[in-house]
Amino acid sequence: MNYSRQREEVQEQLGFHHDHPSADVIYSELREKDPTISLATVYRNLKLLAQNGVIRRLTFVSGADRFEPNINPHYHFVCDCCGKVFDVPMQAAETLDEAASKYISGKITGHDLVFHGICDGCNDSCEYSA
Amino acid sequence: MNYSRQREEVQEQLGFHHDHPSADVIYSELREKDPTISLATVYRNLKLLAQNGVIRRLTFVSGADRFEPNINPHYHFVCDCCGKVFDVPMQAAETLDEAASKYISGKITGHDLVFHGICDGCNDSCEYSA
DNA sequence: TAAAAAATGATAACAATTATTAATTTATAT
DNA sequence: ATATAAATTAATAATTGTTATCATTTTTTA
Repeated sequence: MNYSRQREEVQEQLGFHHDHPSADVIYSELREKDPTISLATVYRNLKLLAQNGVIRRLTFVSGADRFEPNINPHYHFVCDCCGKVFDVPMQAAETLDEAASKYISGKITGHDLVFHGICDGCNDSCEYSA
Repeated sequence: MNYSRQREEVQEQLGFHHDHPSADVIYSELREKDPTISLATVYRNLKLLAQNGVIRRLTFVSGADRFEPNINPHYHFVCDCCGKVFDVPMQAAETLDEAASKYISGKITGHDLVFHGICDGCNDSCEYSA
């Protein structure tokens, strides 16, 4: 990764935020300071920075949304290699909402817990890197 | 919500799955049984069924992916009204990965914990229903 | 300072999802 | 049972979010 002024701008602009903006928000804001920056450049650098662990992308799995028939509260395991999603039938940790409420100014209705890792099917033969 | 054969098919087809498919997977599978069903119908009914709590949509927030500058492990609070995302600076629950490992056949590398609810800004004036 | 590698801006292409609309199906009230 | 109203459908256009392409410019290397 070579230096680029635009990448630095993207990282700096994201750093101003405490509200987890989307790519187009960063783009709109940057256009005011740098009227020639391209939307593709913003997407490209957000992706690069996230892949290099400099920033973080928040998403459930990349690509399309998933659906499940089981509406009983339960947790999930996502394979970061193949993208498969598995149910985790462990006991829900009721105390988490209570513990979180100390840090949140708002009404908590519940939580989602997603474990990440590599599933048995993928094992160590993984080439994916979303 | 009136009865419809197609909606029943969508719900039944999702019920066969234990791997949390996307809309187009359900569509492809249904086309074999019902060659005239439309992709829009599948999307429409998955959305309706999820809104009515019959099935569940798995996503972080609807719409575009979000980004954050803070790469230190921490949790999040999502307002289901306005979609805003807040950091939750509570202590990470290390024991969760250990507890989950009993139920997962694969290598766990970590977890994401997302609290849901209504933020103070939205309070009870919420009209959103993704 | 010239050559090689990487990044950019502009835009086309692609992917995921929703909106539109005329026709059909389902429910309701005779 | 039957006419009417309401809901749903298939087909497809439109929208949104994101990535790919490519000629040009910038950064690094020699």
